[in-house]
Amino acid sequence: MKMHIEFRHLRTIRAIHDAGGVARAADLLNITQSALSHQIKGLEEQTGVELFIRKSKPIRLSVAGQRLLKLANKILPEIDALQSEFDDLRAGKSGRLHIAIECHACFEWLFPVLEKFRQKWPDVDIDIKPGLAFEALPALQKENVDLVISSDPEKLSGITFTHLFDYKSVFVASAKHPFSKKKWIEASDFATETLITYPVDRTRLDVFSQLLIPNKIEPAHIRQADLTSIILLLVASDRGVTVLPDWVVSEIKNNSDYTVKPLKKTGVQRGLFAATRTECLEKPFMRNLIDLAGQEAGRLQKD
Amino acid sequence: MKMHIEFRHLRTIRAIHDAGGVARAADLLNITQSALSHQIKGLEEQTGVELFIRKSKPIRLSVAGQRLLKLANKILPEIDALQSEFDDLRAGKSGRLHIAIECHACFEWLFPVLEKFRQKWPDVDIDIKPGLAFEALPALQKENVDLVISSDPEKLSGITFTHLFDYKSVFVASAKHPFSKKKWIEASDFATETLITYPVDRTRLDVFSQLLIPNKIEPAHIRQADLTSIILLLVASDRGVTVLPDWVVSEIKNNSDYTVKPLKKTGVQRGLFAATRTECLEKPFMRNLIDLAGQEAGRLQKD
DNA sequence: TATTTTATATGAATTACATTCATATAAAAT
DNA sequence: ATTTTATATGAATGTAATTCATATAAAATA
Repeated sequence: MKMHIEFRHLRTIRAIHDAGGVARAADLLNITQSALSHQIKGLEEQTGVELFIRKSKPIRLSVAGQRLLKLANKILPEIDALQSEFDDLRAGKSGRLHIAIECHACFEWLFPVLEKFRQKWPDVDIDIKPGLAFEALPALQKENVDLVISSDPEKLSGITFTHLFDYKSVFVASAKHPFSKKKWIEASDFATETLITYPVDRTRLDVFSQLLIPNKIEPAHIRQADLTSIILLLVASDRGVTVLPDWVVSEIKNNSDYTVKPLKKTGVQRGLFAATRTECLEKPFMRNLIDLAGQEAGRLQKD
Repeated sequence: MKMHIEFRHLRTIRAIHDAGGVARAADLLNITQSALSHQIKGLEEQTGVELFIRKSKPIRLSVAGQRLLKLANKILPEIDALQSEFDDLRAGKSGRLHIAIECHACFEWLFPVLEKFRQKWPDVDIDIKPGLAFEALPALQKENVDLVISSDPEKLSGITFTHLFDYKSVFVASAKHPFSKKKWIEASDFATETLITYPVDRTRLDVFSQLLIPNKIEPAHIRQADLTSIILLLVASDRGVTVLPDWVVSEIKNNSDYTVKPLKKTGVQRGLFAATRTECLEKPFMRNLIDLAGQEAGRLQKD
């Protein structure tokens, strides 16, 4: 014999106890007294135990009935809690925000943004996956992540790219470096240099995609470093040159150890985008994150 | 929008997670894949949140889905636990045993019985209500108590009286009392005596119902005491005489402070009965209690 | 890349089951 | 003893879950 308790039954037990009788409980539940009578009869048949003492007139809970009531009082509030959690989710107060960043240097401005965000949306589950180990955009489509920071917008079904801000990719070298006398840096200049980059595929690096690959230039050497601060350290000690977004460089612009030059006469201008599943743009917390990112970008530009 | 989660849904969520997919879960639950698909669709509509990530092929639980799974893993074992508790109840391993004793002296032999019983049936909820404040048999009918110890079996619908053992009501006085020279005590002997009794209605006392009322004799004085040991104390110090069941007296028979005599030439023989609702005799623990009571009675008789 | 295989979704029909209505029965109150 | 109040019950109704047949879409395979 399989027990077939339903939430309805738990609510019924609770109501009968609270109201003190089937008839009153029926009112409470906006249901017929008959329905309740049938219901508890069925419940007793399925559980195989007497839940009520029927010899008294407003019927009372038996030991078994009280045991069931105990369970009801434990379980029903849990469902209500879930209810309101789901309401939050629907209202966009909570949710998942797993971010993949293709652009490695983006940690720099993303962290302060996330810090603000976290305070405003404490129930959103934030995570950052350095988007190096996998293809970020397919992961976005498959809902493995919810936001991708990228410089290369594509036409992709279900994915929307929101422009965050523009930046320039600039050349950075040690102050002692001969290029410090140049007005700007050309692709050909790299042919003799050691280029220091993040350890990612070169197609994801602005120097290559915007300058070296189009001009078919190969740097003399390439050296890789994980962290922006390490890259700058290496540059300062003249172990090589690098190309970084201007917002990173703004912090060391006034530092006499470095020299900073535009790439090409015109500079290399790039955009940064937030890629999301289109439907996720509905979510308040998602829109807010993108807003915050735009604001933070504004602050960086002023420096 | 009212959420309408059912246990079915919790089982489904769990099965989908465990089996890793809807189709396999359907097997697990002995249900069609179609049914599950409809079910989770309905659940998502009612909760208003996406429970599954459908872009991957065996579908995965979303954050909300995982939250629901958490609840399922919390709640479903509770139901199972209840299930087995109810099974115990049905099997008569657990239950309620609230006892009313009309016969006041019965504490004496009932306690050791209950002690044995408690060890064998740890899940039975035992309670004793001294059956003085209320009418024990109506309370039995109304399921306020489950067992009544009584000396006066009645024909009562739904109630069965099981004979436990017979005892004699015997007269007890101080060794110095003049009646110590008598072979037996007659009703008329009480006319000059102070009678010490339990503080209950006289119709419930054997001396009255079996001897004094039929013979229309009134004792010179009546004094009441709650505890058997107090009654015996009073008797020993010659403050009065009393009538007690022989099993109580067996403990003091060899004590030179007391003299014990039969009532009337033939003695007053009475029976003790366990009254229960007839259907409760099915319950193993109830039969066992009655058995134990019989055994204990045998031990008492030998003393 | 095309194709097969596997997994999920869906509409219509069916079935199961909770609820209602009308009324019977039984306990409590008068 | 009679009225009032509380619960039970059978038949009818309505609703919602399940099945069947089939479409669709993702993953695996060639």
